[in-house]
Amino acid sequence: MTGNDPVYLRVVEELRAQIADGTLPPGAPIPSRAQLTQRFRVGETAARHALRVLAAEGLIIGRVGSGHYVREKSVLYPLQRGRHLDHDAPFAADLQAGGHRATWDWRSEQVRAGREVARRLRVADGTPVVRTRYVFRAEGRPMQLATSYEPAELGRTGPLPDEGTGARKSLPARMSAAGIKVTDVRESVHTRVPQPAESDLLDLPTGVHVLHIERTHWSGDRPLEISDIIVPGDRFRLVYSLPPGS
Amino acid sequence: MTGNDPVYLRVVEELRAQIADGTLPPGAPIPSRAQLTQRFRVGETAARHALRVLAAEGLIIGRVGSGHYVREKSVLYPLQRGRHLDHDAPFAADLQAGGHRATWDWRSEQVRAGREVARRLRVADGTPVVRTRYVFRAEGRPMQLATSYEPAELGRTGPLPDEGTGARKSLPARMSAAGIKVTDVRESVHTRVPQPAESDLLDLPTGVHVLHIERTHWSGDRPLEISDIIVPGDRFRLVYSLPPGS
DNA sequence: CGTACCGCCTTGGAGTCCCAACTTTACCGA
DNA sequence: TCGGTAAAGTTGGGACTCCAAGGCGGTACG
Repeated sequence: MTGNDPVYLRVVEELRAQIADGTLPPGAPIPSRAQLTQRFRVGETAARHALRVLAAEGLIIGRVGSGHYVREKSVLYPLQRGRHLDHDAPFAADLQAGGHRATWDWRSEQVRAGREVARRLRVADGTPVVRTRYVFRAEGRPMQLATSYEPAELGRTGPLPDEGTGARKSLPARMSAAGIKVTDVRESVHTRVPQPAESDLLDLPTGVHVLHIERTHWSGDRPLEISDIIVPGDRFRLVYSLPPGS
Repeated sequence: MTGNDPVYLRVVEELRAQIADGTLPPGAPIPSRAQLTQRFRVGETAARHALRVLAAEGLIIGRVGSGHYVREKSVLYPLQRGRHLDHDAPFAADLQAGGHRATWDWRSEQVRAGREVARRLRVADGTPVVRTRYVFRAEGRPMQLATSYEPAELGRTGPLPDEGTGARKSLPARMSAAGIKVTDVRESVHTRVPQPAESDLLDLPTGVHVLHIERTHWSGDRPLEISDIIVPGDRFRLVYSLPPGS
């Protein structure tokens, strides 16, 4: 079994074990490529490949010019679901509850719905929609991206958002002002590789996936708003409660 | 910006674009290493690196001896939360609802709680617990792993599970028989790189992350059972409903 | 007609070199 | 003591090369 494994796996397993048992504690430097080739008597390719695998697993991080280091195991911020979430700041409350100051900026503009957006909002292709993009920051780092779409028709029930003040009312508030009741909020969550733009904005190391939360605010069977919420998979966990049944 | 990028990125972006716009439809063969080196006039390293990146992103899959192919975009099975889930077959119902026949096998044994299990069950290290491991299959593929732990003390309120029949009663049923009421079920979800054993059992291609669902059945502030549910991140999405608020 | 086999191609593992960009450190001079 | 600089070490991109294992198609043989 472990006789004719690829050589680089030997290195990976050895280092992984040392990280697991604390021989290499968080922050500790990993032997360099040159050192690994000597100690394990393997070629540079194997040493390099081993480091790349461990980096992809999120166990170590490489710094150009300096070395590879054991990654501090990042705290997984809870993303509490199952209670109402502030429309304009989906996770700000969570972060602030954790003692962090969260800030965000956002920008709205009117665009025409593409295929996907039209399908999810159940409107025709090309229907005017208001798109709002949010970037959330906490601890000085970008933590979350969000993009929401609502039919421009509905957006008009309130004033178009004003970037300066951030004073736009939340969607449920605006809807209820217009006599529309939000009857359900549904979310669909999956994990995927970040798109280049997302890696950029969230400052993601390679190998980190994102949690993609697709949220829909419903009024009966009519979608009022859809949101795509993107968070780094290595910094957040979803937490929710299920009603116990028989 | 796009002037002095790494060479391999040019190849990655070109191929990614062709996959996105349908020039390379799902199942289509990707040019081989040799062909890429010629067409893009790059070295083999760059061609190889580009293919590895695309494979890690889950866009293509490599088959030894045959070639690289555009991956069929996998259906994301919904994992419905927010209603009661059958203890012994967490997701079987979901899969069957989708028209798939789900099967599973499981095995129970009594072990002593390690640090993590003890912490989560709020018992002392070394406390006897019943560990049950499940492997779920659907469409002939392993789809889900689950491991549950309950204090042996509680497990004794019902007969120890019998692998042959699968006739063990669900946890809530056994608990209510013992006069204990499940008051809450909480889950915490995060995404991470699969452990080697998980990759193996779930037959995961490299680059695919898993969704790790940690579930706790509570009776007041006393944990009755903890479960770790592992599903491939590229085949499932979590779906749930939030109660709309003000 | 069916099957076994051979040769070509492809992936993935591995080794060796080279180089640019960057960090860290040590040293030297003011 | 302090600041600047140079040297050494490290990552990440890249080019070549060799090889084993495995898929695939065509051919030849029974």
